[in-house]
Amino acid sequence: MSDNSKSQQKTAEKDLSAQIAQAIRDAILSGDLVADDRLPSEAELSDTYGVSRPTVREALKRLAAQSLIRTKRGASGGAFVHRLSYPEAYSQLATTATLLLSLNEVDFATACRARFALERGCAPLSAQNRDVDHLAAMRAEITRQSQPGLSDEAFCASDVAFHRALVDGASNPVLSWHLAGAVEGMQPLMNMITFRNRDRAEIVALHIRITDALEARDAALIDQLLNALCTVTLRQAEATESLHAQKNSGARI
Amino acid sequence: MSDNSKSQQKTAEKDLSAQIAQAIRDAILSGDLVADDRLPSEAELSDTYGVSRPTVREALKRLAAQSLIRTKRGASGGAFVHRLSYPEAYSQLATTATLLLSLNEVDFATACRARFALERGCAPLSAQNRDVDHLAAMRAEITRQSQPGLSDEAFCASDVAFHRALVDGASNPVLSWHLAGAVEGMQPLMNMITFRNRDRAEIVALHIRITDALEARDAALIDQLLNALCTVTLRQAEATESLHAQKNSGARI
DNA sequence: TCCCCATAAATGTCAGACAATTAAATCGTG
DNA sequence: CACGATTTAATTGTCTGACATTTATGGGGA
Repeated sequence: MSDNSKSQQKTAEKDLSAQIAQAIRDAILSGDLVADDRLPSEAELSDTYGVSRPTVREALKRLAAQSLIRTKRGASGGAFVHRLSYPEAYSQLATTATLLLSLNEVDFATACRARFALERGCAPLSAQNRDVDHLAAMRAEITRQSQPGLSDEAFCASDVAFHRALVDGASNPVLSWHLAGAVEGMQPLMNMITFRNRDRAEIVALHIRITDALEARDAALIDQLLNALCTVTLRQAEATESLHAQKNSGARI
Repeated sequence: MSDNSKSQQKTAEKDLSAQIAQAIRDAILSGDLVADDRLPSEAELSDTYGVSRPTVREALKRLAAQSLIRTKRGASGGAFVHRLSYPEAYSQLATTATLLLSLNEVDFATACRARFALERGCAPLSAQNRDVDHLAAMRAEITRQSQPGLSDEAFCASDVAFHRALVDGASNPVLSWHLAGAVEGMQPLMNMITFRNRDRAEIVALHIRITDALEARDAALIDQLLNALCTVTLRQAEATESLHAQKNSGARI
């Protein structure tokens, strides 16, 4: 099933631009090149590797797509090792997560359980480190969610913001990064769910209790409430799915 | 809109290849293009977007670097929307995580706490869904870790395999993906730690207790033991760090 | 002194050509 | 007619050379 694939044993079988990109990538990840270091110019690289400039450029574009480098035009310009910012890392993660879920037939339940499992892992740290600002942000989102006539999309966005504030309470940027990616990645799946008023009320009620539990720093209760929220969300998804199933019989290939 | 040559701050007038890559990326992520769909040939794309073939190629290389497409040469070849496999997604995540940690001065403690927080989130699901195979894999790694004379690197590798089996017990590939990336990303930081024999024994003892708790499906105990393991690891890192600090004061090559 | 402009260096873009690869069509032979 | 070998066409991979655009730098004149 998950053996070591033999597709990586020879480095000479791929494109030249892929090989060059890999060489530079290794240099960056191993620490030979550090942030803000300037790479040789395209002309120098093409000379070094014995390839033409377009080939070097393709390699550099590969690296740029992974946010490993950034380029600047003009004199004293060139390619520089890029210090990956959290927003960029978050965007990368979200893209990969979205792709993984949408192109791999990952069902909503699996993604949802994973997301809540990760979030429950944050709960103890969040209970310990949360600030009043996090509580305020969560309560603000609760107010927004309670407004009638809110579109499903806006409700989902506010829901994301609420949980994001909860996770940020852990004061661990690495944790926030993982969770943000997980949540963002399943957003396309999430947007297919319709929340009726009664369901929204149930969710908001849980949000209120979660916020109160966070204020009381009661990690166990938060864990329990997040579990309940997961169950509610799964039930919602199931209801929406059966609704779609009974309405149309074949809309996906 | 007549001449918008200077009012380009909103649309982010980047490189042509970046714009084209973004357009195709949006088409893929939005579902307009699904897995195994064939993109137009480079010649057709260059005609469609009104740019030259090298520019189109740079755009395609950007997408290939993100594993959104794969290319095949020859007749009936071309660029195809790629179905991202879990190993590839895991590799992408690991690259981003490594970059994020190494170039952003994320200290070991933060990364370590994040990793164990995520893993503790998996514990309940793992206790529920674990199979005998997972237990067997974990016990096999424990045996390996107990061998004397094991290098630090090999010990770390076995430790990773142990925790991977634990997480896989949740039977949730999305969860496994996140954890694998988190663990792999902090591997460079982890490899700087030296484990003395006494510390290894302590870790192995915890591993044994965790495995037993998993067999008994005692999620609460697993949670507690993982917490202890996190504490031990943090203490180890601190000890190693102070050792390095007292040994050399400047040079590090 | 300060502003303007020429210069140089670097990336961005284009055009055309050839090489390499691969599937499919064609052809020749039994 | 059947089947294998060969040719053909389509497509990506690579090279060469050129020009356009951007930007820091330095020099010259009011």
